Amino acid sequence: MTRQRSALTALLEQTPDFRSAQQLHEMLRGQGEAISLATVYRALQAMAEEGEVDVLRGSDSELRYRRCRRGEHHHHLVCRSCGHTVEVTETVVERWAARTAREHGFAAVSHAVELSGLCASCLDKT
Amino acid sequence: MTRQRSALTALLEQTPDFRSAQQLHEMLRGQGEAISLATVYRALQAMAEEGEVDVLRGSDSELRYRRCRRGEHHHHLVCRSCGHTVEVTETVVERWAARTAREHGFAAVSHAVELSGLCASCLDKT
DNA sequence: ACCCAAATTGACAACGGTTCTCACTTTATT
DNA sequence: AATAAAGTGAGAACCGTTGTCAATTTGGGT
Repeated sequence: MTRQRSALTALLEQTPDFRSAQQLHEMLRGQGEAISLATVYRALQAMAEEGEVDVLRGSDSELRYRRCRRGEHHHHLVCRSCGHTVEVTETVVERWAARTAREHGFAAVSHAVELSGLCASCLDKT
Repeated sequence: MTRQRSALTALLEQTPDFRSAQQLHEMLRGQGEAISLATVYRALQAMAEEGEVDVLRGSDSELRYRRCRRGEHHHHLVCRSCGHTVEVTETVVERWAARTAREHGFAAVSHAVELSGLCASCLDKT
């Protein structure tokens, strides 16, 4: 556990929404941390493999990271304006995925489900 | 409608699975078509905007395209070994998405749902 | 506290998919 | 056939990300 790594961990702990590696790097630099972009990438990659952070890819090709509160399987409802994120757990979708896979003879099926919209506070602002 | 564009359209018509722009370009070159990679990208981009093809991004950063049979909203069940694709329509998921959004005060919610697994014939091969 | 092997870091190059630029060619219209 | 608009090709540029490698830091054993 290095200084850089724990700074990133601490930052993620207090960042509620999905952020890109570059955003996180700028945030760390902004608060005076000496850390390189490559290290941020490496640390996030390692954390993602360990399941310590969730990874999401938006419409563009950049990945965004977030320290999720619940450890178990869940999905995200993300505001496409401000990035505000809600964790959602639902068995209906899981069951539907399993049933659909079985009906078509598929096995070892995983599913990617993400919802994006406009949150209440962003709606109020308009 | 140019020669290149119609060659690509014809190719997509007879390609059942999702293919990347570069794969489609190679396939066209392989059958003797003179077409540049940039043109393939531009044509696919235009078709995607028109809703003539569906776009999917795998685990990597490359986009894959497919001419879908049904015009209405649907999802995909994709074999992660051979790429074999099944189009799936289901109202359970749509209703769940709408309900979840409402519960959290979100509006204008869209959802991305993709299933990936191993198809029956790929399972047999093992 | 010190030594040392192993792991991590930083600066920068390289990579891969995609998009842009711009001169040239093709298409469609009159 | 003339011409404006649209599409094309070659290669550079772009952008997020990953690799390289020397230098630094970390943690365990003594």
